[in-house]
Amino acid sequence: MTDPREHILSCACDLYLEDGLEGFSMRKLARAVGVTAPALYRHYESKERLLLDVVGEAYKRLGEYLYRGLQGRTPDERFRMAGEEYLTFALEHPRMYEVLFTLPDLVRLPEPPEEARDQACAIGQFWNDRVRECMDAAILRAGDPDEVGQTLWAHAHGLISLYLRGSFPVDEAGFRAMYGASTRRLLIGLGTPQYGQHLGNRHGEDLVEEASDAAS
Amino acid sequence: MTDPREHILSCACDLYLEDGLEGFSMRKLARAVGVTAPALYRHYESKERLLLDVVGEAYKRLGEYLYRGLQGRTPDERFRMAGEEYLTFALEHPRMYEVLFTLPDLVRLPEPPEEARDQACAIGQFWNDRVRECMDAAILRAGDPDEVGQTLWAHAHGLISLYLRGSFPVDEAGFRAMYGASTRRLLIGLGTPQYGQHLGNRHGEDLVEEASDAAS
DNA sequence: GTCTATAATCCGATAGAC
DNA sequence: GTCTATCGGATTATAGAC
Repeated sequence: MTDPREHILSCACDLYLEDGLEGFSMRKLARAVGVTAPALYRHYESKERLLLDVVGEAYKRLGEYLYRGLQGRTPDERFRMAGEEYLTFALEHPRMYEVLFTLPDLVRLPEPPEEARDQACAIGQFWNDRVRECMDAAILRAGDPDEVGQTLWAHAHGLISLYLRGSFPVDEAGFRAMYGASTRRLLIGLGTPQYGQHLGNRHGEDLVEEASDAAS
Repeated sequence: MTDPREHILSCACDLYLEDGLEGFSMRKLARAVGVTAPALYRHYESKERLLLDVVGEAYKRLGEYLYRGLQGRTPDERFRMAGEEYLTFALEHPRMYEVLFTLPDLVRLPEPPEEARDQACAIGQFWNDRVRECMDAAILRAGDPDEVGQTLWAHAHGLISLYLRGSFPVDEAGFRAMYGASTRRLLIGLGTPQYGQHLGNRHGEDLVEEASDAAS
């Protein structure tokens, strides 16, 4: 509480997550903080700058989830856990997830800060790391880890953002199943046959059998 | 020009595509149209309703691009052309593409109109049709066309939306190549071996060879 | 110097005259 | 159908209290 900026930012996150972007105003935030609106501008030069810090907080939270995935003890486990943690973050904090990818575009500053872009790149690097070690472990087929990681990330992000916008008529449990099934479908082509076998031992027997049939 | 609504909507699209959401105001729109602000409310009950019509126009434009893909003469050709037209629309009208998926969430009406959702479902149906006929033609592996279509759509949408947000450090030509390569990577698992061969004759020899090796 | 309240500006939307 | 006048609310710059 020594830093008023932190207090303001914390209240701003709460307000944003509760009321969304159109319900977010400096006056309302000031009421929540306990001061008058103009006082906020002593600590934050503009509403945009404040919202970008909200985005930064969301990135930190996502990072915590992803980092949990690193507790897995094998490349395979870390890979799967990371994918699940990414999904879990999106489902537990849907508004934060939207913030990460929509807010930076709506808030246009005179000189666009590279923070958001850098933080997005960090996610790319995280996936790159997961993919690279799975390639080294012959779980994923050899290739450019960046490219394969981008394919995986795009697939996950596309599914999640479409679901969060209501483009799929399923509930949360249904979407978790859909996410897993779609990911396994993608991994038929990206993974090595050994990994496909491993998947088959878990959930996707039918898919792997199809893959083996088609490949014979 | 007989219908003033059309004129207003046309100006609204131009204004939105030029200034974005935060630069869009009824007063500015009125200036562009050549009337005063209150006059607009004779034709559009609210700014939200007007913006939703802007979204509708963007969906129509996307539909025109997709429909062009139906000129292909084989399921395979229609499938590939549809994917390319989808990408071309996003690259030629990036702001419209963003509008389709971000604006409906920002504009919350008392009773959410099902137009946007229906139009999003129409895209899903379009992919479903493309996938189904490719399955019938043994180009894609047998399966649920809805699920496979969702995987393909999510992958394309994820790649495009991440690119439009600057998450990939590539220019437009680089992204087109990336989009194609990533799609081929996905199709290794979704397509039948025959289709992989066909792809190999076009661009992706290395990938298809890898797939054949891994499948042996 | 640091924080705060006042006031100017702009927006969406409405009411009533022409 | 359109304009003038206006309300309520929001952001932001300016000037004043501690």
